[in-house]
Amino acid sequence: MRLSTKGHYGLKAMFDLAMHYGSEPIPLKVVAERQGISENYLEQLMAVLRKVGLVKSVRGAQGGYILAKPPSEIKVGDVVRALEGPIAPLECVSEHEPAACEKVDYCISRDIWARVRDSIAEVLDSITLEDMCRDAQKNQMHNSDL
Amino acid sequence: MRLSTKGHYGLKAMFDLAMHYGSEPIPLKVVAERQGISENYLEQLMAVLRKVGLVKSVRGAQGGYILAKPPSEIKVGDVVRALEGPIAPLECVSEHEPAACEKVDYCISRDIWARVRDSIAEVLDSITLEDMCRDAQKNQMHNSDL
DNA sequence: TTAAACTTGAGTAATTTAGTCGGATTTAAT
DNA sequence: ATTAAATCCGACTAAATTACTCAAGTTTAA
Repeated sequence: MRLSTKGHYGLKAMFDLAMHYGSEPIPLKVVAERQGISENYLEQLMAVLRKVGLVKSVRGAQGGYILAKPPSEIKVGDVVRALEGPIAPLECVSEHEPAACEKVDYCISRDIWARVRDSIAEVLDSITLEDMCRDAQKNQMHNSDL
Repeated sequence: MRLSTKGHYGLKAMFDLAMHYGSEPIPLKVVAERQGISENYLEQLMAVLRKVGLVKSVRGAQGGYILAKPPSEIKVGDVVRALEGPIAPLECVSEHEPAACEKVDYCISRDIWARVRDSIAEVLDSITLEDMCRDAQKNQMHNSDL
């Protein structure tokens, strides 16, 4: 039941962009340094986020990344799903096209994992990047943004 | 955010034992066949469950496994934790001795993963093997027990 | 005595993870 | 026009994890 670094780093990067929403595009290099993530690796994650339409990129000098939508319209669940795939403790209870179980009719444990899936999704979909920014300000984070 | 087959198979096996609680010990071979799990692999999982005190083994011919406690006293969370380790979407929010984050003071995303962890734990700890058996009976599972 | 069972430890192919690296392309600034 | 700052793209890889298999040993009911 572990999140990979994709979702972990990806959310950090999105939060970083959210904290600077409205200003110039932020170069990957800056985000990576600020969040302590390998620049090369983050590159891959941003490519996914761009293709999914969560961020926009500006190429060339003075370029960088910006959120494609205001922070209030981006849920944590959107970011996690983009990078980790559909929420699914098991294949057979995947949010997206659940794979058929061997037991077609009924499976006890499936119900349990479906409940786990839903409870995860409920948390992730109830928090937006704006919420994160608000909480960050409330906790008056001094040193840069993490 | 995927469960490995350890937790998946382990829970199936424990449910199988719960469905036969009170009678003779059930040989691994029977559980494995009934649940469609590799016998050799399940062997390893049962060893863990035994060391943790969730099942008892009876060696020798006519031996097998039985639950160490009544189904009402075994939570799904107990089984999952035994086989998958402490619930922890990320190391830094592990139920058991969370690893120190790089940012000692505060980390926004940590709060989120802690909430995810708690919501998973709440589901898994609210269901006992007895609950599973009751649901199984309610759904009148005809073909063996799965 | 035998066969059914658990016990233990080693080994392993396939997959996933968490990256690295090199080079191409775009564009603001000089 | 040149340069430097960026994104973009695809290939590559070491290490860890997963999901097993297998062999040999021990225990015990029949």
